Amino acid sequence: MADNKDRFVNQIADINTDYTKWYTDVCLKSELCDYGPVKGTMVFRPYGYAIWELIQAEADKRFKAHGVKNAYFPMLIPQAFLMREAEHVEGFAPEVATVTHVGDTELSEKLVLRPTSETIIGNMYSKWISSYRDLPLKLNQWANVVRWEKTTRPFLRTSEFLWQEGHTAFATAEEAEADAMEMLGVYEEIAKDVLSLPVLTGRKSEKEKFAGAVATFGMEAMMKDGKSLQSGTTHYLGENFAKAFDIKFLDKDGTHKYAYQASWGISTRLIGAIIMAHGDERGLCLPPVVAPVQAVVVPIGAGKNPAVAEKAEAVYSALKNAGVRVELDDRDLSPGFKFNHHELRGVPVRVELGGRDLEAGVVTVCRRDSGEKTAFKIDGCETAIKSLLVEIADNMYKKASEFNASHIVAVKTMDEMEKALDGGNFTDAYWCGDRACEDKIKQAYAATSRVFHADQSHVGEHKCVCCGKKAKHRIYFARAY
RNA sequence: CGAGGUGUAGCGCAGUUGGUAGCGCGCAUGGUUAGGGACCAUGAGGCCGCGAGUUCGAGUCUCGCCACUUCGACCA
Repeated sequence: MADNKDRFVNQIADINTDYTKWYTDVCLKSELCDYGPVKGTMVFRPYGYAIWELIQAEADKRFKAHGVKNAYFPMLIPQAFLMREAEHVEGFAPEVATVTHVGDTELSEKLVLRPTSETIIGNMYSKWISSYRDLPLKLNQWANVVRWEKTTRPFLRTSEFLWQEGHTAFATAEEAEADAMEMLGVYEEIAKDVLSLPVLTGRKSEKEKFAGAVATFGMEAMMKDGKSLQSGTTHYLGENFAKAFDIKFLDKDGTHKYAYQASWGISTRLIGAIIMAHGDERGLCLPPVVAPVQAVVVPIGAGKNPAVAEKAEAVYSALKNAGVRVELDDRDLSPGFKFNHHELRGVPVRVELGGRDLEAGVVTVCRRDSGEKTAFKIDGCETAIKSLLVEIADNMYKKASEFNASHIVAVKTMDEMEKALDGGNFTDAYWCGDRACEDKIKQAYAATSRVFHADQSHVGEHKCVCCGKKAKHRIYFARAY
C-alpha cells in the first residue's frame, strides 16, 4: 500500500522529488557507508568498501598494462614542500590540515596531511632521476588524502577520501602530455567497461584547471538529475613541479634538463557516480563488474519444503563454482522483504527458487536493471546467469548513454542555457575563452564549464553564448557536484 | 563565511493553555506464517542538545551557547 510506505524503515526518499535525500538514503540504507564522528568524515562499511576493492583491482590491471608500478609515499608532508609551487599553495592552502604538535612539543617544522602528493613525490623523484635512462618513471599509489572542505556529502566530497594518484615523469613535454591523454583514455575505459558509465572527456578550462598544472583533462559523468560529476582527472604538469623540486636529468646530448611530468587520479567518488547514474526508485543498481554480490539466491517456502532448501543450495554452489559472486539468502524472513533488501543494495541478479519453480524444473531470474523476470532451466542456469550479467552491464551502459544523449542541449543564448540547465541538462555551447564569461555563467546559473567538446571544427563560425564575441572553443557547461 | 531550518528511544516523528514523556518502525523472547516489505503476544530501551533564568513545578516560557542540516560561496 502506497500510503503505508513510511512504516518500512528502509524506505528511501523519492528519487524524483528529493534527489539529495534519495542519494544519502541510498548511501546509508544500502549500508555502503556511515558518517564518522568527525564532521565531514565517512566510514566505509564492508559493502561499500568491497565495491572499492573491485574498482581498485580493475584499475590496477589496466595501469599495469600501461607500464605503471605501484608504490607508497608518506601521508605527512613538510609544510614547506607545499609552498614551493606558487599556484599549488594558493589552490590547496585553504583546505589543508596541519600537524603542529607532537605531545606537548610544538614542531619546528610543521607537517601537513597530504591533500595530494605531487610535492612529496617530486621531492623523491629528484633523488631517483638523474639520467634519461631513469625515464620514463611511472608510479601510482593508492592512498587516502585529506581536504578540509566546507560542506560534505558521502563519496562525493568528504574531508578524507581514498583515491589512486599516478605520477609520471618523462624526458620530453610531448611524452608527458601524451601520458595525460593516454591515462584519460584508460579512465574512460574503466568507466565504460567496469562501471557501465558513459562519460564526456576532454580538456578543462583555465579556471577549472588543477592548481599547478599546465593543462587538466577531465572525465565528466552525467547524474540522473542532470548535474555533472567530475569523475577523474589527468594533468599535464609541464616542468612546474620539476623546477620546484629540482627534478633534473642528464640527457643524451650531455645537457641537464628538467623532467616533464603528468599526474592523474580517480577516487571513491566513482562510487557516488555509480549511485547517481544507475540508481532508481528502488535504490542502488550496481554494475555487475563491481557488484560485491552479483547474484543472490532466494529460496521460497524452504521451511516447509526441504527439497527447495536443498535445490537452492545446489544452485548456489553451481553459481559459485562458475565464478559468480553469489550469496544464498536463507534467512528466516519473508521473500518480499528479501527482494526489497537486495534491490535496495543493487544486486544485479536475483534467483528465486520456490515450490512452483521446483515442479517446473526452473529458477525465476529477476534482473535489477530492468526488473524483468525470466524462468531459466535449473540445469545449466549458472551459464545463462553468467551471460546475463554481461548483458546487464551492456544494457546499463546503453541506458545511461541514451539518457546522456537526450540531456545534452545545444544552446546559442543565455536564455536557452538557463532553460536547458533548469531542465536538468548539460549544455553544449560556444565560448570566447574569457574567464569573465565563465564567471558570469557561474554567477547567473550556478553552472561551470566542464570539458571542451571533442569536435572543435567550425568553432570560428560561432559566437560566444555569453558575450556574443567570436567563439574560440566549443565546451560543455553544466551544474556540477 | 552569508541566509533559512532542526535538535525528544537505534531511525522517523507527536507532545495542546507549564503538572517529571508517547506513537510507528527497528530490537529481544515465544508462537503462527512465507511467490513482492507477514501477524499475534510479551518485553527492553529516554540527563527531552548544553548552560543559566522565571516558576511550587519547564520537553513546553526567556536568554545565551553548541551541534547538525538545506541553499549559496570554496572544491575531486
